[in-house]
Amino acid sequence: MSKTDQTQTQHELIANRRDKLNRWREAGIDPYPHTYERSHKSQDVLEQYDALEGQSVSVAGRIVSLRPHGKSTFFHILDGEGKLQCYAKKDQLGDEPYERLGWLDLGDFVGVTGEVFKTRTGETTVAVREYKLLAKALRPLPEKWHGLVDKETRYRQRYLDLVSNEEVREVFRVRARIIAAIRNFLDARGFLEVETPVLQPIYGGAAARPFVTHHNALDAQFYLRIADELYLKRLLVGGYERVYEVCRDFRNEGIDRDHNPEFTMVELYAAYFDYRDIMNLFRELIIEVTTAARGKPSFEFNGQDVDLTKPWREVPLLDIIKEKTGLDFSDPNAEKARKGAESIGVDIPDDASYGKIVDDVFSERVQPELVEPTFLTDYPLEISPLAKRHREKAGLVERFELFMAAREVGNAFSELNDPDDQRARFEAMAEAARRGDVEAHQVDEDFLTALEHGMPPTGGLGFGVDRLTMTLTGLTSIREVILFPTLRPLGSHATEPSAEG
RNA sequence: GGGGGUGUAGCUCAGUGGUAGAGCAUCUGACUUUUAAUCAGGUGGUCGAAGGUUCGAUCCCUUCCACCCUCACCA
Repeated sequence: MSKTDQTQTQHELIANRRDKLNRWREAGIDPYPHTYERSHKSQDVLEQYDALEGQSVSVAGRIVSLRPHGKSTFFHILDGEGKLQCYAKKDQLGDEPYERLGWLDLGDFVGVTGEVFKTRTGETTVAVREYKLLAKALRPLPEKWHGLVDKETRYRQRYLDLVSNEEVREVFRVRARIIAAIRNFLDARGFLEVETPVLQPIYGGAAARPFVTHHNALDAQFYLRIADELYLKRLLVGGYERVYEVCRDFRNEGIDRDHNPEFTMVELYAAYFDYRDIMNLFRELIIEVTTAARGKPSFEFNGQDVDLTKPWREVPLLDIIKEKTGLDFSDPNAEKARKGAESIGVDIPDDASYGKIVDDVFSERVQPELVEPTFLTDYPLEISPLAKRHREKAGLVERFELFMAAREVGNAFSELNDPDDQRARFEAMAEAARRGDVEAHQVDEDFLTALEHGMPPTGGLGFGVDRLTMTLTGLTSIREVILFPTLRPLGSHATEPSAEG
């Protein structure tokens, strides 16, 4: 918020705090000292009360409640792990230091040294012998009781959300545990974590519209990656047998509760694996990650407990559609498919292809019922340009998608390593692009050259960390699992005219 | 992009075609075991922005901005 946005009230609140800041300075005390040595964190004091009772501790944190009672004062500090109450008495602290307590505000950081005891009501508390202002806060924090609920402020000023809402702090701890567990799982199985370019001269590995940017010194156009797939496969050509990347991808598409323009995927590739080996690996990974995030291999979905230790179903895509709707889509005929879809009341756009019709019926009638983890297999070749042909079934590829909690949580295949077939697939996509498909792959000659040098048979997998976090935390908006979700910029930059192209 | 909703004090929210309220925060005073501390008193608002209707608009109308929900597209 700029200063011109401040109302009079806000000015006054800030002016009050600046007055207090000046009082500290006039007393010769630096309101922003460099360090503070603490002996314990709040959680240590609470958990080790029996050992610490009567002992002196030094703790530090932000003042989140402040209750002066004349010659004594209670306050809580919030540190990285939790809250701890402190109790200051004038006779114990001395007249001047006690008077300076009045120069503190909610939001200030303080360090406190004193003995641990319990109050009459049983709350573990530090009896303040000395304290030190560690950083003055010039702006007021959100209210203590209702906290901060305005979503726009929560996302734009996430730090305020984190200060006032403990459950939000916990969400991002869970997210961190999920990512750490993924790394532990893969590292333990010999996967090498790598980093590949975000700036790519040709984008690929997914069907999406990219962000376009420009490098001045090279005077060249680059795209922010939409996937890292084609780079990871180059590493398989180079001889690494197992690689993965925790990969921030960027897709220039709509924003809603399931989509943020930048999001985090994990992609992994394993030489001499096929999609069935990946299936087994992924099941183990999900169980291990879920256990790390939640303490047990299960999660809640709409009040229902989803137990991941039960057997996971595997079923071909068309079979489960038939099972849930009674419709047989085995004949790849758009007209027939349309009649079927309309017979069960699924609206189909006029220009929909066979594949699109199947997908619409699936999304509307099948996906919402896939609560227990389910591997869907046997995807059509046309929509899988990077997957290897099915070893038995014509027109299909060796691919699966994992669904659970009515959400797609992963996509994997036996990777296409025949360079001639890959070229043909790219050319088919290029043809689609010429017909107007803005998301179709570009022909990536450099990648084809890599494949022509030989890539071992490989299984690959990609899954979205944000959506996995949503599933495991039960949150329904992707913005709740991304610390700083993409929002429209405020102010003059928002209305700057942009060159259309 | 279509449809619906929201926007009032720092925060959480009421409210009305006649010039705006509460709780918390803030300020003043009282208070040495409180914890949504309590008690007494006070300050604080371009009612998202700009137009229009009206004697008069925070309220009705139009446009715009931001966010949320939903549909379409995608992971």
